[in-house]
Amino acid sequence: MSEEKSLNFLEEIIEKDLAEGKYQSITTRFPPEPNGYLHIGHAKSICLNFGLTQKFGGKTNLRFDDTNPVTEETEYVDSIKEDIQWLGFNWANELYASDYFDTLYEFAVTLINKNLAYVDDSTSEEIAQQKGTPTTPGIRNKFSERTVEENLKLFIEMREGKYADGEKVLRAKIDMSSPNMHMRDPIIYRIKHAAHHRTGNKWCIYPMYDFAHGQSDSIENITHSICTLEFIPHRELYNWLIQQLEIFPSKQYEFARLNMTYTVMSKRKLLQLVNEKHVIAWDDPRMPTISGMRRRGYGATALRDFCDKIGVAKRENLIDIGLLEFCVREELNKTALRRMVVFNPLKITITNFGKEVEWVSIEDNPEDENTTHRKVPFSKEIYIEQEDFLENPPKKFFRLFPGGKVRLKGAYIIECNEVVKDINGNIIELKCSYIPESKSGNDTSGIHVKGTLHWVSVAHAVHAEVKLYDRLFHVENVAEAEGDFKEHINPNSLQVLDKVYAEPALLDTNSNNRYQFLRKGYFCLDKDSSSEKLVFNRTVTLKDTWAKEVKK
RNA sequence: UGGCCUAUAGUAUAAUGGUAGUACGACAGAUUUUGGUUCUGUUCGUCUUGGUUCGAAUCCAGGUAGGCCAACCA
Repeated sequence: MSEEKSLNFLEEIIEKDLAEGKYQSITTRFPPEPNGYLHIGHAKSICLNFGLTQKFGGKTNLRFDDTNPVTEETEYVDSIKEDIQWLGFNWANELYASDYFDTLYEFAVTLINKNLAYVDDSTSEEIAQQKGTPTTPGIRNKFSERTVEENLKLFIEMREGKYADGEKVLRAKIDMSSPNMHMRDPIIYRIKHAAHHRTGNKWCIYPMYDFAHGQSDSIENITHSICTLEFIPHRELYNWLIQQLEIFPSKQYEFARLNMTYTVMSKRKLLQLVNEKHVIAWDDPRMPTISGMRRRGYGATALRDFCDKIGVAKRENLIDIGLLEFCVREELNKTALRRMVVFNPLKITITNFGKEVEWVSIEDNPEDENTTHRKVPFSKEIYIEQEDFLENPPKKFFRLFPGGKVRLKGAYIIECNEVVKDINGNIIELKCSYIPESKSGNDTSGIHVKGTLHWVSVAHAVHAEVKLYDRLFHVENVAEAEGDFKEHINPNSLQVLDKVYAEPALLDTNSNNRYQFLRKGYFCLDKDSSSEKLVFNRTVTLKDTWAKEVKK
């Protein structure tokens, strides 16, 4: 019963902290900047932060890191909240770094009073130049010698709007020769005369990340502040500021961000794909965004399962997107309703079938012991898939060929008697006979066939549109590939079949349902679907060992 | 080339000084009214050189390789 699962390095740290009584309970936070939609990489962080407090007890805050008014919008705030909830997590508190602007301002004043911060009038170029390089120390300019009183006065004037953007900044006074570039008197406040999505025009100075994030963590009593590897150099500054301010000592820990094959995972690049219309929107089913995956039909369970499987460590990684697809299939196999849909029809006339229609009962999901069934109309004229018939079959071909027999799923075994062609020699119809004793469920014919095909009655077929998606990029490691990432976009990532033929049961559909189109893949109803026009997205294909066999 | 981080099958992740294991993939077979699912088996690994130790993936030292850091972004 007790399946012992080993702990990742963060779980070990927490277990130790708790065992030693360092904390009674832990608090984590998920801190997105509301400047874009969440992607699967964020899902990893969400599952980590919320998962940790679920496992060890404690709470997780949702905190928007909204310290840069020019990139942030309420639209993004809303989408982020929706995505986290959809993933199945509930935050303890919904918080905003902008709620702390007054406190942060006081923190800055404290630093000035301790002569640990100064107002600098240099241009950004001058500041960059004076900073030195990793191998040469930086130099301090004359502004660093300003008195506490002068700094206080200037900082107040900055807040009052007396200066234009870029005219002055507030810098922490630390160490211009530190081997860590972030310690070389980092800028902690800058002037931006811009409206903020929450505070409006109340402020014209805004704290930088380094003067907001750790302080917000501290204000919220975050015990374990978990971020990605590229923030490692910030940790020294994070700790320095907390120490000088004498506030709650949150601790920062870093893990490796998620990279996946055949996709990009940076907000900047995803924004570009949207803005330059390579995809239709942030929730385009080809996007690695949570909303895109949701629209494509990926389940929240599958995403959480994926995040669990990939683990957490500090080593750079490139996860095979096939693992995500495995998780998606695993969930859908158990839950998706089976339906029959023919994409490229080939008409079959069953010459010896006398009845107008016979309704056969087929299970909705054979994986479910308590499966329901639906009725499917069987008649004299049906469609099968063109690729399921070959006039000259290769060996090991289990499907239909002249003189061959197959079962029609849930119905009868048929035999192909005649191939009808047009004047150009194209196959346009097959004449078959059915075996009346072979009815599914009470087969007394004694005939065994290797192949079972999906099919749709011509007279009862429902029309629909289907969108087939493929990976957005055709190189495995997009970030490493030569040239601009957009050169590697797969031009055939979307294929639209505007008319496919479906069994009528697909009509009574509700958008929560997930389907497996038999032998075709998993599909879901798209949000653009209407009663006039059904539109389905292919979530993921089925594994296809026959296609692999043919390739050989 | 200053500092920091990392290195285990194809990919990811365990083994916390004592039998290198798991998942995905690949390959082979069984089952199957989906060439799906399920089941079974096979394949493949500790970056390198030294050292400590009865014993090293693990500890130490040197090398090598990859990544990060010089935004008024986060």
